[in-house]
Amino acid sequence: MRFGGVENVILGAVHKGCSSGYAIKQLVDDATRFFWAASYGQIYPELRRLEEEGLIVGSFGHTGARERTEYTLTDAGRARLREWLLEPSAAYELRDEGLLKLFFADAVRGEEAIGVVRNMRAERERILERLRAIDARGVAKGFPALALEYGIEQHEWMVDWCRRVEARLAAKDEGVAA
Amino acid sequence: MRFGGVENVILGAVHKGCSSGYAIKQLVDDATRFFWAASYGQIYPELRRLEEEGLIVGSFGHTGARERTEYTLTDAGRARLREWLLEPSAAYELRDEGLLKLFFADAVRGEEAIGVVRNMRAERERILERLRAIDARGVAKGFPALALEYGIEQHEWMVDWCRRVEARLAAKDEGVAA
DNA sequence: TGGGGCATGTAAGTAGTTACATGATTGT
DNA sequence: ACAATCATGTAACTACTTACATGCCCCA
Repeated sequence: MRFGGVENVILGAVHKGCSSGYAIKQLVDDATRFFWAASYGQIYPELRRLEEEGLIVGSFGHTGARERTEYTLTDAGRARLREWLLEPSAAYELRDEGLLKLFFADAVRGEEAIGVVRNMRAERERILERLRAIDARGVAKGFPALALEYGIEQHEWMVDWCRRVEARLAAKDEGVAA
Repeated sequence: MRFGGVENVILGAVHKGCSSGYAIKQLVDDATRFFWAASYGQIYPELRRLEEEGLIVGSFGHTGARERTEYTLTDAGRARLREWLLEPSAAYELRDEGLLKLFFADAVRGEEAIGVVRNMRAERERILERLRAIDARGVAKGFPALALEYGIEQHEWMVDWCRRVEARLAAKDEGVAA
């Protein structure tokens, strides 16, 4: 089943001006990794595949005397990107160890369950900090305002949810103890 | 790099009373798939691995005359589950095509960008409905209240966020048109 | 003169999905 | 008698990560 995972990341990144595999990887690590990761092992082979398909073209360039391949979108590539952007999305996959633990948290005692939520909050707070740091150093790195805003506000919501639940569980625990 | 993905799902599921691979897969499809998926191709081999490791034991059982293997946790298995639940989590991975599109949405015109957000909202609403359906038919299926509550409230937040952004983009569009 | 960044790549491995095969059982 | 569900599994494949190899460039 062809899923086209990296394809769209690369098309989008090249559109944004990332001309080398290295530059694409940087954009991924700085930004898209929060909702779509990619490694060199995917990027370089996929760049060649996309060139074969005629969606991008590479030309020889250089930084000083150091060689690099400079990719740009072809008309077909731009059309493909546009088409993909306008069609409804299907892929939404989450792998969240914190939630998985919350799901199984009835296997530990009440006070310990609070710890599960607290740990979950701590993770979210770490991610939130990283997102805010990106925000602080500006949109310079190519992180569009909307996607970043979404990330920050969602993590704020998550932290808040955890806090509320912690309070509820603590109240319940006291009730039991009393 | 050993990551132990399925291990914890299985340990938790068996603790919850899922005794067969089939029952585990049902719990996964009904519930954990929203934050941690698993397929038969992982579950059955992993069950044998966990038995070898002494974390679960299987015995021959039957439903009528139909054979099945009934797994239960060993003390070591219970200890491992507990240990995992109490330690801080690391894994948080998201693959969200909607957000990826939002990130690259400046490649299309303003009104079209609203469509990107609208599509994103539609997906969230679909998921939200499925979560609410689980809620309606009760916690019977083994979905603990907290994890389900989290899923529902988070998706409500997401839908709301999309709505707010749609309004903002629409206002901006009008401003440009005027 | 050496460390960090730029730049391109691949081999080996892990993780995970899909699609199929098999067959009994239960309820209608 | 038929469909749906229970139940167990695997082969082939796709996707993805990690770790490594290579070497130049720039700046302090």
